[in-house]
Amino acid sequence: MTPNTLNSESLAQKLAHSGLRNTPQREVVYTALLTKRDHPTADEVHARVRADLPTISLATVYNCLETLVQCDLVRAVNFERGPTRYCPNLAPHAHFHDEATGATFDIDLPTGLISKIKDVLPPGYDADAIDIIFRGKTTATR
Amino acid sequence: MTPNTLNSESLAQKLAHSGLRNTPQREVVYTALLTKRDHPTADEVHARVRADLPTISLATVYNCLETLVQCDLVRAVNFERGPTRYCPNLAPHAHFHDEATGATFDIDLPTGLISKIKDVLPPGYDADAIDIIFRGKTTATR
DNA sequence: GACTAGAGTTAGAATAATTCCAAACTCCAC
DNA sequence: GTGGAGTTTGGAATTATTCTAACTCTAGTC
Ligand SMILES: [Mn+2]
Ligand SMILES: [Mn+2]
Ligand SMILES: [Zn+2]
Ligand SMILES: [Zn+2]
Repeated sequence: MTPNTLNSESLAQKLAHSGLRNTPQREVVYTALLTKRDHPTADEVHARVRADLPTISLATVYNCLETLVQCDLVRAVNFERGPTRYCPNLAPHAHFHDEATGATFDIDLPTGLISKIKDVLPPGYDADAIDIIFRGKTTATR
Repeated sequence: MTPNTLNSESLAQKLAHSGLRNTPQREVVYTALLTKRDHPTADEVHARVRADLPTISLATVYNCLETLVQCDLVRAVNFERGPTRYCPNLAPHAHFHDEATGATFDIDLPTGLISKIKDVLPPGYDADAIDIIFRGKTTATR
C-alpha cells in the first residue's frame, strides 16, 4: 500500500462519510496539499494541479478546498488580510509566519499546553478550537 | 482631566512621535474605537463616526485606522476571511470569537503564559508577536 | 496677515479574493 | 438507456480594500 493509495482511501472514506463523491478534481487538490505542505493559496493550488488536470477551473479548486475543509481533511488558515491558505496537517499545531519571507511553518503543540491555554478562559466561554499564530523571523537552521 | 482629554493627549502624543498631525478625523476614529470596544470593521467605524463628522469618507476611515495601527494605538485583527476588525486594547490579550453570534471578546493573558507558549518554538524561530484566537460559544454570564 | 509646501481628506475608479450562477457534464441506480 | 442528483465550469457579481488625482488644511516663512 503506497502512501498515495492510503491518501486516496482516507479521502474517499471521509468523502463517503459525508455522502460526497470522490472525483479526480478532489483527489488532485488534496494530493497537491499533501505533496507540498507550504500552506498554499487557492490560486497556488490551482497552478499546481493544472499539471495533472489541465482543464480544472479555479472555481472548482475553491469548491474542492471547501469540501476538504468540511470533511475535516484540511484546515483553512487566515492570519492576515489576503488570500486564505490551506493546511493538510490534522495534528494540533500552531503556525509561525515569517514576516520577512511570507513563509508559514507548522509548529507542533504539546497537548498539555492546549489545555493550559484554555484555562485562561473565564466561565461562560466554551472554546472548541484555538488558533495560535506566531509572527517573527526565522534564522539559520531551517 | 477627563478621560476624553487623556485619550486625545495620548493620541496627539503618539501621532507627534511619528511626525503625524492630529486631525479631527483621526480623533473621532480613535474615540469611536475606545467608546465601543466590540472590534468593529472599517465600515462600522465609518457608520459610527458619521454622527460626529458627517462628511468623513470611508477612505479616510481606512487611512486613519491604518495610521492608528502604525502608531501602535490600535491592533488590526484578522481571524477569518471577511473585513479586518480593530481593537484599541493594548494589553496582551487573546480573542474569543463566538461562532454563533459573531461577537468577539478580549481575553486577558497572564504574562507567564505567553513565555510558556513561546517555549514551544524550536531554535531558529524568533517570534515578536503571538495571536491567539479561541472559537466557540459563550453561555449565560456574559 | 498673505504665501507656500507638504500633509491629509475625499469621491470615485481600480484591484484582489471569493462567491454566485446557470449551463453542461458525469455517474450510477433504476 | 434514462433520469436525476451531484459536480464542474466560465463568467458575472460581490466584497473589502487600495489607488489616484484633485481639493483642503495647516504650519511655518516672509
Ligand atoms: Mn505576511
Ligand atoms: Mn464568524
Ligand atoms: Zn499548518
Ligand atoms: Zn481585542
